[in-house]
Amino acid sequence: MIIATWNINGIKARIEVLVAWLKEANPDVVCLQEIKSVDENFPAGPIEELGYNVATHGQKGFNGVAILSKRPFDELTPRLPGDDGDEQARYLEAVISGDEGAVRVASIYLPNGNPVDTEKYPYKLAWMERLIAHAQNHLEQEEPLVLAGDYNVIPQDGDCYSASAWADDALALPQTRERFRTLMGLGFTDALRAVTPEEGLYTFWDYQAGAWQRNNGIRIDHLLLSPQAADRLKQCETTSHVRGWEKPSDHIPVWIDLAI
DNA sequence: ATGTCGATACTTTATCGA
Repeated sequence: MIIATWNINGIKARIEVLVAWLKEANPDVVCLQEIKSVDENFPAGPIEELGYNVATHGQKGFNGVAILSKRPFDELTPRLPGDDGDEQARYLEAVISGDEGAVRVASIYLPNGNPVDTEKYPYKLAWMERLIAHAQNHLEQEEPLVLAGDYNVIPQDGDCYSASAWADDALALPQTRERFRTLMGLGFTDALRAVTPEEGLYTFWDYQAGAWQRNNGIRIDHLLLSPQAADRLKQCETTSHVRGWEKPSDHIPVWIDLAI
């Protein structure tokens, strides 16, 4: 089962690129972030024509996540527990059955957190605490679990083109990395790091300052695997060529192949 | 590098978020 994650930066602006990539890669499950659309305006038609079920958890203008799946959804749960007053659409969870068992998949759009001297950074850190608590509860079930999405976290200096350029950014600050390490320490495997130690494998290049042409990228889109999912991992790849397409997202798809 | 996008609104050019 091919499971991908992709921050598409606006579904209405990206539907043609998304359809092109679905035809090329033929993934079974796709976790989308930053759909920037309410549910009723999500252009599901062209995706459904390719054989996908579509589940969305959107909001007006910003944020918003979705999951596409060729198999039906056994369960669908929007919202990250832990703060009933949080109105930002950043989390959608599904259970999907394959030929050899079921997998729980979450589409995660973790807060960016910049500028760090505003309320945005404590919101990010609190959101990460909620994710840690929720993930810990799921791990106790000892089931295949994939937490996929835009984490807005650069885990290590080797995951960005210039550590000094990102040192004071919400994506790389020590408090951010400390919470990411806490999450990983619960027992997760970073899928890409399970297949390669290679540095410079990026998932995001800014639109500004010729970042793509200069390969000034960062790795912030991750698929974290529970032990039961990691046991079934066959492959993980980034798809950097998609960043060179016409009218691209600033992020690229990252996918795993699980024996499920 | 004030460098670029996408969505929104008392819109046609600004703002915000990333």
